[in-house]
Amino acid sequence: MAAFKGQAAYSVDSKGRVAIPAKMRNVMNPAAENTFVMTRGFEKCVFLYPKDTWAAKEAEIAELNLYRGDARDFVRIIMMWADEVPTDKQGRVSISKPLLEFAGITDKALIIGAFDHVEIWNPDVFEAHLNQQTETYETLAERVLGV
Amino acid sequence: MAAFKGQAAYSVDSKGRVAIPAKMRNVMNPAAENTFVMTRGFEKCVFLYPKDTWAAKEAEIAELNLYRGDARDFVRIIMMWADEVPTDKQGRVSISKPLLEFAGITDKALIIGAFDHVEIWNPDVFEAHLNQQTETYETLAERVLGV
DNA sequence: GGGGTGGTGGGGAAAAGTGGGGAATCTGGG
DNA sequence: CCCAGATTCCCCACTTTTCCCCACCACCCC
Repeated sequence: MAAFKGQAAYSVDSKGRVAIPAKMRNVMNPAAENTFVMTRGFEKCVFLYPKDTWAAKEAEIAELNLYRGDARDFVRIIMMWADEVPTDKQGRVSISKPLLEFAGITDKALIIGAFDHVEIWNPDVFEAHLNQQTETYETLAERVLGV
Repeated sequence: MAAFKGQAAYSVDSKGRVAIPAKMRNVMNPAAENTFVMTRGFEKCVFLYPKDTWAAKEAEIAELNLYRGDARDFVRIIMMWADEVPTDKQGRVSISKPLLEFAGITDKALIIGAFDHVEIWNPDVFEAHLNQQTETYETLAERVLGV
């Protein structure tokens, strides 16, 4: 499946609905049935996985040894925040109240494509996250991709 | 595929469209389907990769372990600025508003062929970048290529 | 000098984002 | 068990933006 890319600053309406950019919807596999699984993200944001991609995540989780305490803690967190949400006819998803609260999202949201998933941020929180990074994009790329 | 070369000073119209020099379009692989993926460049400019070249980049990114925080930060940045743009019948691409803003491009653009990708600069920013370099072309060559 | 290629500009059609209203569902209290 | 209030879900309509096509002008090559 093609990767999610791009960014958009959209509004969140009074019902907690937010549009997913068409460019992101259009790269989804038909097997995802226009449905996402959203859960608590790493860092203070919401992650959205297409339904079919999420199935692979669950397969990973199934391999974990739940006799380990730390594995149980991880599974609890990722699953308790997870929610399967279909997009409506206008291509929107509604974010659950707990996730809105966790990510600090109120009326504006920044939606970014992040390869295998989509992220939804409070724009101010995202900017703060960027500012907190000590490395520049250039040196980060050099280190992560390892030239 | 042949390498991108050459330079051109073109105008950017009110819709954010800029022409890609025919000489650069003509060296593209047919597999690219006259489509670029543009993203945030290193330094303050926009990078354009032919679609087929970009696919190799995505294959690299797919190998990264996104449970690592620094890998997530890198993927976020490279993907959030990325946008797949086909050239229109006149051989133009439209640059997204976020990228125009990032690169400081308004009505004029300098387009540079840079081997495996094309770069789009604000002409003033490019000149400033050159002036800021402390090394001459000669010593730079010696250090990079000289044994 | 004429034809063709290449860059520039604008207008109409289609799609995408935003907001609101009404029906169905759930919850709590009488 | 039934009813009232609140919530959720689904559909419809409006506004804005984007996309695509067409026309023009200039330069270059024959």
